[in-house]
Amino acid sequence: MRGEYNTRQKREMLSFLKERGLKHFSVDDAVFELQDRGEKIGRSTVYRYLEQLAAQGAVRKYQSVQGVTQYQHVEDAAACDGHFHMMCSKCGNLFHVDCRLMGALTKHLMEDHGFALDPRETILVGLCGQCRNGGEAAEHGADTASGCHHCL
Amino acid sequence: MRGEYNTRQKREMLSFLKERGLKHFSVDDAVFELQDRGEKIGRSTVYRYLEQLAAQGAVRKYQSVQGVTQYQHVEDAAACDGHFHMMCSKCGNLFHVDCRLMGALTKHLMEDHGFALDPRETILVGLCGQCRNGGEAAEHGADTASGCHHCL
DNA sequence: TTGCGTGCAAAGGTTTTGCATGGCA
DNA sequence: TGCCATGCAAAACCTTTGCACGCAA
Repeated sequence: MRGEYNTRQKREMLSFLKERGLKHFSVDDAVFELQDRGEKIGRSTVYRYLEQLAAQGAVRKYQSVQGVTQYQHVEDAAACDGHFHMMCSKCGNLFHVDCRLMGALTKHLMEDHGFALDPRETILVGLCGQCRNGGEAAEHGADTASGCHHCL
Repeated sequence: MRGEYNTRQKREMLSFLKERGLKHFSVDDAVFELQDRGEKIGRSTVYRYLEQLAAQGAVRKYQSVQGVTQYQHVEDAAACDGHFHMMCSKCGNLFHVDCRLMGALTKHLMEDHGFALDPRETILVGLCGQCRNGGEAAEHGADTASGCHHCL
Protein backbone atom coordinates (compact mmCIF):
# COMPACT_ATOMS: atom_id res chain seq x y z
CA MET A 1 0.00 0.00 0.00
CA ARG A 2 1.34 3.39 -0.97
CA GLY A 3 1.78 6.36 1.27
CA GLU A 4 2.31 4.34 4.35
CA TYR A 5 5.69 5.58 5.40
CA ASN A 6 6.36 9.01 6.77
CA THR A 7 9.70 9.90 5.26
CA ARG A 8 11.90 12.97 5.46
CA GLN A 9 11.30 13.70 1.76
CA LYS A 10 7.54 13.68 2.20
CA ARG A 11 7.72 16.00 5.17
CA GLU A 12 9.91 18.41 3.20
CA MET A 13 7.51 18.37 0.28
CA LEU A 14 4.55 19.07 2.50
CA SER A 15 6.33 21.96 4.16
CA PHE A 16 7.18 23.32 0.72
CA LEU A 17 3.52 23.04 -0.32
CA LYS A 18 2.35 24.99 2.70
CA GLU A 19 4.76 27.82 2.05
CA ARG A 20 3.75 28.05 -1.58
CA GLY A 21 0.19 28.83 -0.61
CA LEU A 22 -1.93 29.58 -3.66
CA LYS A 23 0.97 29.73 -6.04
CA HIS A 24 1.48 27.01 -8.58
CA PHE A 25 4.88 25.47 -9.23
CA SER A 26 6.61 23.01 -11.50
CA VAL A 27 8.64 19.99 -10.50
CA ASP A 28 11.74 22.05 -11.22
CA ASP A 29 10.60 24.80 -8.87
CA ALA A 30 10.16 22.28 -6.08
CA VAL A 31 13.46 20.52 -6.67
CA PHE A 32 15.49 23.72 -6.85
CA GLU A 33 13.86 25.34 -3.86
CA LEU A 34 14.34 22.28 -1.71
CA GLN A 35 17.94 21.94 -2.84
CA ASP A 36 18.52 25.62 -2.09
CA ARG A 37 17.47 24.89 1.45
CA GLY A 38 20.15 22.26 1.56
CA GLU A 39 17.70 19.40 1.41
CA LYS A 40 18.48 16.43 -0.76
CA ILE A 41 15.61 15.18 -2.82
CA GLY A 42 15.54 13.20 -6.02
CA ARG A 43 13.61 14.39 -9.01
CA SER A 44 11.69 11.13 -9.44
CA THR A 45 10.65 11.27 -5.82
CA VAL A 46 9.11 14.68 -6.42
CA TYR A 47 7.30 13.40 -9.51
CA ARG A 48 6.06 10.31 -7.73
CA TYR A 49 4.90 11.99 -4.57
CA LEU A 50 3.12 14.81 -6.41
CA GLU A 51 1.36 12.17 -8.48
CA GLN A 52 0.21 10.52 -5.27
CA LEU A 53 -0.94 13.78 -3.77
CA ALA A 54 -2.83 14.63 -6.93
CA ALA A 55 -4.58 11.28 -6.81
CA GLN A 56 -5.79 11.92 -3.28
CA GLY A 57 -6.82 15.47 -4.13
CA ALA A 58 -4.22 17.26 -2.06
CA VAL A 59 -2.73 18.98 -5.08
CA ARG A 60 -4.23 20.12 -8.35
CA LYS A 61 -2.34 19.28 -11.52
CA TYR A 62 -2.57 21.02 -14.85
CA GLN A 63 -0.63 22.07 -17.90
CA SER A 64 0.71 25.55 -18.40
CA VAL A 65 0.50 27.13 -21.82
CA GLN A 66 4.15 26.23 -22.33
CA GLY A 67 3.37 22.58 -21.81
CA VAL A 68 5.03 22.19 -18.44
CA THR A 69 3.04 20.44 -15.76
CA GLN A 70 2.11 22.74 -12.90
CA TYR A 71 1.01 21.71 -9.46
CA GLN A 72 -0.77 23.54 -6.73
CA HIS A 73 -1.55 22.84 -3.13
CA VAL A 74 -5.21 22.38 -2.23
CA GLU A 75 -5.60 23.18 1.43
CA ASP A 76 -9.05 21.78 1.84
CA ALA A 77 -10.17 19.51 -0.94
CA ALA A 78 -13.73 19.42 0.35
CA ALA A 79 -13.90 23.21 0.36
CA CYS A 80 -13.08 23.23 -3.33
CA ASP A 81 -16.11 21.21 -4.30
CA GLY A 82 -18.78 23.06 -6.14
CA HIS A 83 -16.98 26.24 -6.82
CA PHE A 84 -14.66 27.59 -9.46
CA HIS A 85 -11.10 28.76 -9.76
CA MET A 86 -9.54 31.58 -11.61
CA MET A 87 -5.87 31.78 -12.43
CA CYS A 88 -3.80 34.86 -13.05
CA SER A 89 -1.85 34.35 -16.24
CA LYS A 90 0.91 36.63 -14.97
CA CYS A 91 1.67 35.70 -11.38
CA GLY A 92 0.23 32.23 -11.57
CA ASN A 93 -1.83 32.46 -8.42
CA LEU A 94 -5.04 30.52 -8.33
CA PHE A 95 -8.06 32.03 -6.61
CA HIS A 96 -11.26 30.51 -5.44
CA VAL A 97 -14.45 31.93 -6.87
CA ASP A 98 -17.20 31.28 -4.39
CA CYS A 99 -19.55 33.44 -6.29
CA ARG A 100 -23.26 32.88 -6.72
CA LEU A 101 -22.95 34.19 -10.24
CA MET A 102 -21.00 31.05 -11.12
CA GLY A 103 -23.90 28.99 -9.86
CA ALA A 104 -26.20 30.99 -12.07
CA LEU A 105 -23.89 30.42 -15.01
CA THR A 106 -23.77 26.67 -14.37
CA LYS A 107 -27.52 26.54 -14.19
CA HIS A 108 -27.95 28.63 -17.30
CA LEU A 109 -25.49 26.60 -19.39
CA MET A 110 -27.30 23.46 -18.40
CA GLU A 111 -30.82 24.67 -18.93
CA ASP A 112 -30.37 26.74 -22.05
CA HIS A 113 -27.29 25.24 -23.67
CA GLY A 114 -27.53 21.66 -22.46
CA PHE A 115 -23.96 21.89 -21.24
CA ALA A 116 -22.94 20.43 -17.89
CA LEU A 117 -20.16 22.69 -16.67
CA ASP A 118 -17.54 20.95 -14.54
CA PRO A 119 -16.18 23.19 -11.77
CA ARG A 120 -13.22 20.92 -11.12
CA GLU A 121 -11.93 20.99 -14.67
CA THR A 122 -12.67 24.59 -15.53
CA ILE A 123 -10.16 27.32 -14.80
CA LEU A 124 -11.00 30.94 -15.54
CA VAL A 125 -7.93 32.69 -16.87
CA GLY A 126 -7.15 36.38 -16.63
CA LEU A 127 -5.21 38.99 -14.71
CA CYS A 128 -5.59 39.47 -10.98
CA GLY A 129 -5.90 42.87 -9.37
CA GLN A 130 -2.31 43.01 -8.18
CA CYS A 131 -0.88 42.25 -11.60
CA ARG A 132 -3.21 44.62 -13.42
CA ASN A 133 -1.98 47.44 -11.20
CA GLY A 134 1.55 46.69 -12.30
CA GLY A 135 2.22 45.61 -8.75
CA GLU A 136 4.25 42.72 -7.51
CA ALA A 137 2.70 39.34 -7.64
CA ALA A 138 0.61 38.92 -4.53
CA GLU A 139 1.84 36.39 -2.01
CA HIS A 140 -1.69 35.43 -1.26
CA GLY A 141 -4.32 36.99 -3.40
CA ALA A 142 -7.25 36.48 -1.11
CA ASP A 143 -8.13 40.15 -1.62
CA THR A 144 -9.43 39.26 -5.00
CA ALA A 145 -12.21 37.26 -3.44
CA SER A 146 -13.33 39.85 -0.97
CA GLY A 147 -15.86 42.60 -1.26
CA CYS A 148 -18.15 40.78 -3.59
CA HIS A 149 -21.83 41.24 -2.91
CA HIS A 150 -22.65 38.10 -4.85
CA CYS A 151 -20.41 35.91 -2.82
CA LEU A 152 -21.61 33.67 -0.09
CA MET B 1 8.13 36.27 -45.79
CA ARG B 2 6.38 33.18 -44.54
CA GLY B 3 3.23 31.67 -45.88
CA GLU B 4 3.86 32.82 -49.40
CA TYR B 5 3.85 29.54 -51.21
CA ASN B 6 0.79 27.43 -51.78
CA THR B 7 2.10 23.91 -51.42
CA ARG B 8 0.49 20.50 -51.60
CA GLN B 9 1.15 19.94 -47.89
CA LYS B 10 -0.59 23.13 -46.89
CA ARG B 11 -3.62 22.32 -49.02
CA GLU B 12 -3.84 18.88 -47.43
CA MET B 13 -3.61 20.33 -43.95
CA LEU B 14 -6.34 22.85 -44.67
CA SER B 15 -8.60 20.16 -46.04
CA PHE B 16 -7.95 18.10 -42.92
CA LEU B 17 -8.82 21.10 -40.75
CA LYS B 18 -12.13 21.61 -42.52
CA GLU B 19 -13.15 18.00 -42.08
CA ARG B 20 -12.29 18.05 -38.40
CA GLY B 21 -14.79 20.81 -37.82
CA LEU B 22 -15.10 21.65 -34.14
CA LYS B 23 -13.02 18.72 -33.00
CA HIS B 24 -9.58 19.21 -31.59
CA PHE B 25 -6.63 17.07 -32.64
CA SER B 26 -2.98 16.48 -31.89
CA VAL B 27 -0.08 16.56 -34.30
CA ASP B 28 -0.14 12.79 -34.26
CA ASP B 29 -3.81 12.72 -35.23
CA ALA B 30 -3.09 14.93 -38.21
CA VAL B 31 -0.03 13.00 -39.35
CA PHE B 32 -1.69 9.61 -39.07
CA GLU B 33 -4.92 10.65 -40.73
CA LEU B 34 -3.10 12.25 -43.63
CA GLN B 35 -0.85 9.23 -44.00
CA ASP B 36 -3.87 6.95 -43.93
CA ARG B 37 -5.18 8.86 -46.91
CA GLY B 38 -1.97 8.03 -48.67
CA GLU B 39 -0.62 11.55 -48.39
CA LYS B 40 2.99 12.07 -47.53
CA ILE B 41 3.65 14.74 -44.98
CA GLY B 42 6.53 15.23 -42.60
CA ARG B 43 5.95 15.66 -38.91
CA SER B 44 7.97 18.87 -38.71
CA THR B 45 5.93 20.34 -41.51
CA VAL B 46 2.78 19.71 -39.51
CA TYR B 47 4.30 21.31 -36.42
CA ARG B 48 5.55 24.29 -38.36
CA TYR B 49 2.41 24.96 -40.32
CA LEU B 50 0.16 24.62 -37.28
CA GLU B 51 2.40 27.08 -35.49
CA GLN B 52 1.94 29.50 -38.34
CA LEU B 53 -1.81 29.02 -38.42
CA ALA B 54 -1.98 29.55 -34.68
CA ALA B 55 -0.03 32.79 -35.01
CA GLN B 56 -2.51 34.11 -37.54
CA GLY B 57 -5.46 32.94 -35.48
CA ALA B 58 -6.67 30.24 -37.83
CA VAL B 59 -6.20 27.54 -35.23
CA ARG B 60 -6.42 27.56 -31.47
CA LYS B 61 -3.65 25.83 -29.56
CA TYR B 62 -3.77 24.50 -26.05
CA GLN B 63 -2.52 21.75 -23.76
CA SER B 64 -4.56 18.72 -22.89
CA VAL B 65 -4.46 17.35 -19.36
CA GLN B 66 -2.12 14.63 -20.61
CA GLY B 67 0.37 17.25 -21.70
CA VAL B 68 -0.09 16.81 -25.42
CA THR B 69 -0.61 19.95 -27.45
CA GLN B 70 -4.04 20.07 -29.05
CA TYR B 71 -5.06 22.17 -32.00
CA GLN B 72 -8.41 23.21 -33.30
CA HIS B 73 -9.65 24.91 -36.40
CA VAL B 74 -11.14 28.37 -35.97
CA GLU B 75 -13.41 29.05 -38.88
CA ASP B 76 -13.75 32.74 -38.34
CA ALA B 77 -11.13 34.26 -36.09
CA ALA B 78 -12.90 37.62 -35.95
CA ALA B 79 -16.10 35.94 -34.83
CA CYS B 80 -14.27 34.48 -31.84
CA ASP B 81 -13.28 37.80 -30.39
CA GLY B 82 -15.00 38.80 -27.22
CA HIS B 83 -16.78 35.60 -26.48
CA PHE B 84 -16.05 32.39 -24.67
CA HIS B 85 -15.62 28.76 -25.50
CA MET B 86 -16.67 25.63 -23.79
CA MET B 87 -15.18 22.24 -24.46
CA CYS B 88 -16.75 18.87 -23.97
CA SER B 89 -14.35 16.70 -22.02
CA LYS B 90 -15.76 13.58 -23.64
CA CYS B 91 -16.08 14.24 -27.36
CA GLY B 92 -13.57 17.05 -27.48
CA ASN B 93 -15.74 19.46 -29.41
CA LEU B 94 -15.37 23.13 -28.69
CA PHE B 95 -18.44 25.35 -28.70
CA HIS B 96 -18.83 29.06 -28.86
CA VAL B 97 -20.66 30.72 -26.02
CA ASP B 98 -22.11 33.94 -27.31
CA CYS B 99 -24.03 34.45 -24.18
CA ARG B 100 -24.74 37.75 -22.48
CA LEU B 101 -24.37 36.02 -19.15
CA MET B 102 -20.64 35.68 -19.89
CA GLY B 103 -20.46 39.41 -20.39
CA ALA B 104 -22.14 39.87 -17.04
CA LEU B 105 -19.65 37.50 -15.46
CA THR B 106 -16.69 39.34 -16.97
CA LYS B 107 -18.04 42.62 -15.69
CA HIS B 108 -18.74 41.22 -12.27
CA LEU B 109 -15.33 39.61 -11.85
CA MET B 110 -13.71 42.89 -12.79
CA GLU B 111 -15.84 45.15 -10.63
CA ASP B 112 -16.19 43.03 -7.55
CA HIS B 113 -13.16 40.76 -7.66
CA GLY B 114 -10.70 42.98 -9.53
CA PHE B 115 -10.06 40.13 -11.94
CA ALA B 116 -9.76 40.78 -15.67
CA LEU B 117 -11.12 37.64 -17.28
CA ASP B 118 -9.53 36.79 -20.63
CA PRO B 119 -12.00 35.22 -23.09
CA ARG B 120 -9.25 33.99 -25.37
CA GLU B 121 -7.46 32.01 -22.69
CA THR B 122 -10.42 30.70 -20.78
CA ILE B 123 -12.07 27.46 -21.74
CA LEU B 124 -15.14 26.24 -19.89
CA VAL B 125 -14.96 22.49 -19.50
CA GLY B 126 -17.87 20.12 -19.10
CA LEU B 127 -20.12 17.67 -20.93
CA CYS B 128 -22.12 18.65 -23.99
CA GLY B 129 -25.74 17.67 -24.47
CA GLN B 130 -24.98 14.86 -26.90
CA CYS B 131 -22.50 13.21 -24.59
CA ARG B 132 -24.65 13.60 -21.50
CA ASN B 133 -27.43 11.74 -23.25
CA GLY B 134 -25.08 8.86 -23.78
CA GLY B 135 -25.29 9.65 -27.46
CA GLU B 136 -22.57 9.53 -30.02
CA ALA B 137 -20.18 12.42 -30.10
CA ALA B 138 -21.80 15.12 -32.16
CA GLU B 139 -20.17 15.86 -35.47
CA HIS B 140 -21.01 19.49 -35.05
CA GLY B 141 -22.53 20.47 -31.78
CA ALA B 142 -24.07 23.74 -32.84
CA ASP B 143 -27.29 22.63 -31.13
CA THR B 144 -25.69 23.35 -27.83
CA ALA B 145 -25.62 27.03 -28.63
CA SER B 146 -29.20 27.34 -29.75
CA GLY B 147 -32.34 28.11 -27.84
CA CYS B 148 -30.75 30.43 -25.33
CA HIS B 149 -32.74 33.48 -24.40
CA HIS B 150 -29.62 35.21 -23.13
CA CYS B 151 -27.76 34.81 -26.35
CA LEU B 152 -27.39 37.56 -28.88
C1' DT C 1 16.35 31.65 -60.77
C1' DT C 2 15.19 32.86 -56.09
C1' DG C 3 14.23 31.79 -51.71
C1' DC C 4 10.42 29.76 -49.06
C1' DG C 5 8.91 25.07 -47.74
C1' DT C 6 9.87 20.36 -46.69
C1' DG C 7 11.82 16.20 -44.66
C1' DC C 8 15.22 13.85 -42.21
C1' DA C 9 17.87 13.36 -38.36
C1' DA C 10 19.67 15.18 -34.31
C1' DA C 11 19.13 17.85 -30.29
C1' DG C 12 16.45 19.55 -26.29
C1' DG C 13 13.41 19.24 -22.63
C1' DT C 14 10.09 16.85 -19.65
C1' DT C 15 8.24 12.78 -17.54
C1' DT C 16 8.25 7.80 -16.72
C1' DT C 17 10.35 3.45 -15.54
C1' DG C 18 13.68 -0.38 -13.95
C1' DC C 19 16.44 -1.72 -10.49
C1' DA C 20 19.40 -1.80 -6.56
C1' DT C 21 19.72 0.42 -2.19
C1' DG C 22 17.95 2.87 1.86
C1' DG C 23 15.04 3.49 5.72
C1' DC C 24 10.41 3.42 8.22
C1' DA C 25 7.52 0.64 11.05
C1' DT D 1 12.85 -8.09 9.29
C1' DG D 2 9.59 -6.91 5.65
C1' DC D 3 8.33 -3.91 2.45
C1' DC D 4 7.56 0.67 0.88
C1' DA D 5 10.29 4.72 -0.65
C1' DT D 6 14.17 6.70 -2.84
C1' DG D 7 17.73 7.87 -6.28
C1' DC D 8 20.20 7.11 -10.25
C1' DA D 9 20.37 6.28 -14.92
C1' DA D 10 18.17 4.90 -18.93
C1' DA D 11 14.22 5.03 -21.66
C1' DA D 12 10.20 7.04 -23.57
C1' DC D 13 7.86 11.04 -25.36
C1' DC D 14 6.94 15.28 -27.42
C1' DT D 15 8.65 19.30 -29.72
C1' DT D 16 12.16 22.20 -31.79
C1' DT D 17 16.07 23.03 -34.74
C1' DG D 18 19.88 22.63 -38.41
C1' DC D 19 20.70 21.68 -42.88
C1' DA D 20 20.45 20.17 -47.60
C1' DC D 21 17.23 19.50 -51.12
C1' DG D 22 12.74 20.35 -53.48
C1' DC D 23 9.52 23.14 -55.52
C1' DA D 24 6.26 27.30 -56.17
C1' DA D 25 6.32 31.70 -58.20
